[in-house]
Amino acid sequence: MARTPSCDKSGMRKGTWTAEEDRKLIAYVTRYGCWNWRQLPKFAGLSRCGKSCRLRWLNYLRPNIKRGNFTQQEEELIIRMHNQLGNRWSVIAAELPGRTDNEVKNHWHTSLKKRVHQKNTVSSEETIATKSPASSQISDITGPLSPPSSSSEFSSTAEDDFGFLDSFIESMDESFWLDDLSKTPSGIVENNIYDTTTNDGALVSHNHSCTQSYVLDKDFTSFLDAYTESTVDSFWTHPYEGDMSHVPAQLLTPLPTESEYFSIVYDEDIWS
DNA sequence: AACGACGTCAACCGCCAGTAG
DNA sequence: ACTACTGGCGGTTGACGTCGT
Repeated sequence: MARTPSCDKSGMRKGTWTAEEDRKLIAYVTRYGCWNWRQLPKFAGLSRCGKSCRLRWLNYLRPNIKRGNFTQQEEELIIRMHNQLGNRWSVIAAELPGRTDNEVKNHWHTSLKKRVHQKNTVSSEETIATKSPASSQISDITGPLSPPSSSSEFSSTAEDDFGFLDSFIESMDESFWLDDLSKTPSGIVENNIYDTTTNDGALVSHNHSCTQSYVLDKDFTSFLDAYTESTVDSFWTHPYEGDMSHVPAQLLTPLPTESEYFSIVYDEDIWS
């Protein structure tokens, strides 16, 4: 399912993201935003390229990501919009709150494309058999697009206050990230099978063959949902432009070397 | 049980547009 | 006008799971 971790020529990690990498990325982006994806990995302590971090965040880690099977309504909308727009996955995904362009694209290629093709085939065969100008199946699914969703899926206030988030992060202990199944409310882990032998909380199997989720995803998502209701629109979707005065100067400029970076990031004193 | 074919989907790659200098 | 850089997008890959024989 996921790619085996490896490194490229420059030493950047490739392949599947680990729980530890996710933790670092979430912790950094929730605290400082994504002000520059290319520079971000250095400050977040990740041996990943910026593109990889951006993709991981946008497709799997950011708040309000909807997981699980597509509903019939979602599928109908995808088919209808694809008929009108073609492979404009980002535009289509924008009409489906919580779905990513990658997810929509995958679902189209693995499921919907065949279904539409079969419908069309049946339709054309019926047309030939009856010699009547039956409307195509495509026309059945072609209709006016739903109204565009709001420009941002996040509600907004003018407040740009990290206090709530900071206190939450500080209150987290290791169990938040590393909890094992035995401590997790059954509602959260429903349908999931975790490798409790490693005690790292990593989801190793799933009845929808969905990997790369963690036991406490829902907890964290709920928290972030609440957080985004009290912060600015641009926080999640645009380069961070807010007040950076609270960020230790060592983390802003000039860029530290890798070894310098690690000593900075894990020196808790600079945050006080 | 073993094996190959097929399905799924996370992640990578290359290209492009926008922007700053 | 040109170059370098960045984020965004769509196409594609490939590891792993499932199914059928």
